[in-house]
Amino acid sequence: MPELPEVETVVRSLQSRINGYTIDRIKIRDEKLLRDLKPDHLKRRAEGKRITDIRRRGKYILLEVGGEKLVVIHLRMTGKLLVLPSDETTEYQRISFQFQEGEKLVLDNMRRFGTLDLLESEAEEPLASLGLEPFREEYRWAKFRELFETRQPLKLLLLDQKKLAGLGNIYANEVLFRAGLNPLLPGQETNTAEREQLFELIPEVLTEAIENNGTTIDTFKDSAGEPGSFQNFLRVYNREGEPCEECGTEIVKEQQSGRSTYYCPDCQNVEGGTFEE
DNA sequence: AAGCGGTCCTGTGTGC
DNA sequence: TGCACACAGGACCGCT
Repeated sequence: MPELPEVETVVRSLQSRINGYTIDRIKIRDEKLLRDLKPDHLKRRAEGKRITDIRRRGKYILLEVGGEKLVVIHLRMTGKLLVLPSDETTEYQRISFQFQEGEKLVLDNMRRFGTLDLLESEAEEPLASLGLEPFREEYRWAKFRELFETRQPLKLLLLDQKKLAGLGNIYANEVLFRAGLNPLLPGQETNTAEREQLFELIPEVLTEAIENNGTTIDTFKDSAGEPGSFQNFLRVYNREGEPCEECGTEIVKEQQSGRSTYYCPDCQNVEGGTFEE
C-alpha cells in the first residue's frame, strides 16, 4: 500500500491532529509488529511523554517522543494509522496509543507485515541505510546519476530503498512510463539524458501524488480514514490490457523479480527515451 | 558482491 | 456453490 506519497499524506494528517498530544497508555494486541522490542520497554520509554514532532523518512513514519526518542513505524502493505475516539477500535488494531487529550492513534494492519521500532536517532538502522530522499537537499544530480551503474533492471533499481528512498511498485512503474523507458533495461545501459529525465520526473510524479493525497487501490486511508485520488491519474499501474493514453497500444503486465511490472510496449521500447508522435 | 527468489501474513478475486 | 490457487502497495534473509 503505502509508498512515499501515501506515507507523506498520513504524516501530514497526523501533524494536524496529534502533534503535541501526550501518550497516556500504549496497548499492544499483537507483539509481532514489535519484533525484538519488548512491550514493557516501549511503554517505559514512551508513556507519559509528549509527541513533539511527526516526520517521514522514505516510507517510514517517525514519531518524535519527548523531544528525542523516535517511534518508527512502517506500514508495509496494508498498514494504516488512524486517529479515533478512545472508545472505538478496528478489526485489525494491532497497537494503539491512548492520548490524555482523549483520542487514540491506532496502528491497524490486516496482513501483519508492519513494524514498530523505538530508536534514539535517525542514525540507527533501518533508517541509516536508506538512500537518497527525493525532497531533501541530498537529492543531487551528482549522486543520482551514479545509481545507474549496475546491471539491475531500471524498475528494480528504482525500488531499491538503499539507492532511493520512497518509491514502491506503483510509482516506479508510473515514473518509467512518463520517462518512456523500458523497466527491463539494465541501469548501466541508460544514457545521461535518460537519467536526467528520471531525476526530474521522480519528484514531479511524487508531488502530483501527494497533492492528490496518495493512491488508493484497495486499502489506503489517511489518519482520518480518507482515501487518496491519485489512482485516477495512473497511466500504467493496474491497467493491463487497457489502451495506452499516448498511443493506444495495450498496456502489458509482466513479472519482474516476483512483482508486477506494467508498461506500454510501444512508448517504452528499449532504445526509446522519449515519446514520439 | 551484487542481485535474485523465497518468505513473512491474510484477504480477495478468478477460474475450474 | 465450493475449492484451490494466484496475487496484493514491502523488505529482510540467504543463496549463488
